Amino acid sequence: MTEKTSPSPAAIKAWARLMRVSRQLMERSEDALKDSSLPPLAWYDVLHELAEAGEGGLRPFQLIERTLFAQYNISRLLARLEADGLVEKLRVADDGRGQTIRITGKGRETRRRMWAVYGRSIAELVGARLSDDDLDTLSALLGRLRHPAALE
Amino acid sequence: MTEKTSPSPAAIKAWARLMRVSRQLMERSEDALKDSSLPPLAWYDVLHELAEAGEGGLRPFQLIERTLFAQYNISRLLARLEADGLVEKLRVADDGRGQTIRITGKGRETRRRMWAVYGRSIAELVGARLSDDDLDTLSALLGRLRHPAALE
DNA sequence: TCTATATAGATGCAGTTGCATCGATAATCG
DNA sequence: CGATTATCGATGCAACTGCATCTATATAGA
Repeated sequence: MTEKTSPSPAAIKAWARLMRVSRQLMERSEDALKDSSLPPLAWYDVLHELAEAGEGGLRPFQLIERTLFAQYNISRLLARLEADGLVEKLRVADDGRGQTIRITGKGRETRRRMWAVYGRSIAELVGARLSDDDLDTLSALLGRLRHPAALE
Repeated sequence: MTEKTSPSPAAIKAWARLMRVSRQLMERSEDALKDSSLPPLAWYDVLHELAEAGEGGLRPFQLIERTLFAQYNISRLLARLEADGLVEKLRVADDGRGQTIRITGKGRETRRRMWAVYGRSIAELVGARLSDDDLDTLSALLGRLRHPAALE
């Protein structure tokens, strides 16, 4: 197992399915959002984190940690969200470099409408295809593939 | 289970992990290729299919079916591969609209060098973290999420 | 304190993707 | 056969991504 450089057939197959299925499901849910004239999934991810963070908001670098988006990606995504009035940027007192991002009422409303569609996609695409037990098994296996391999 | 529009917590968690882990692993393997000054994963997917197809080659629409890339994506990807001398486009006799794509020797060589890096990524990122039994379980669960739910 | 280094976030530029559409050939149907 | 419709693949354009770099502020070190 140590220092192995050539993957087993089982590893190759699992990898291929992981890549293929995740891309397919992502596209499907993106399409569902588009069909409802809603913004893309990336917007949801950010709005979700900001909604959970509450009135205190989050710093952009915290969003980067949570969403795993690249720095420049967050920077421009936040610019678009701000232009749409879904978030607001607040100067932060104790660090002149930074800012705090807070979700607006309109942002919460957009997130709510996105979830109606996105949640349905999840329910249809995975919830209706695997039992909760199987889903837990899947989560556990995927959890062991995270990098760095975290605890929860 | 029928017509459910709201996903269970287990479904949400599995979905989130699937999206997050697959993106993370994809990025890691892309980075490994970049570090070796090799082309991106999408090139590998196409070269792989073409190598398996042999001398007969494949039509672009067959590549679309196999790789799930969008039509315009394949069209431009093939243009880049051809510009790099990794594939060649052949007029096909019985269909004036179409063409056949065949991998070149250089294409095979590039694919081989990519696999050395890509295969190692797979071995390290999933092969070293899950047993073959667990990998088979994972493959089976993912298989049930495919759309349309195929047989094998 | 003054300088060097590190961190937060923005941005110019080139390459890629997504969308819509187009041109060309094939297949279908009256 | 002739007209309509479908399929194959390419492409103009706008949006987005990745990379490198930049500005500004904060921190560390001599």
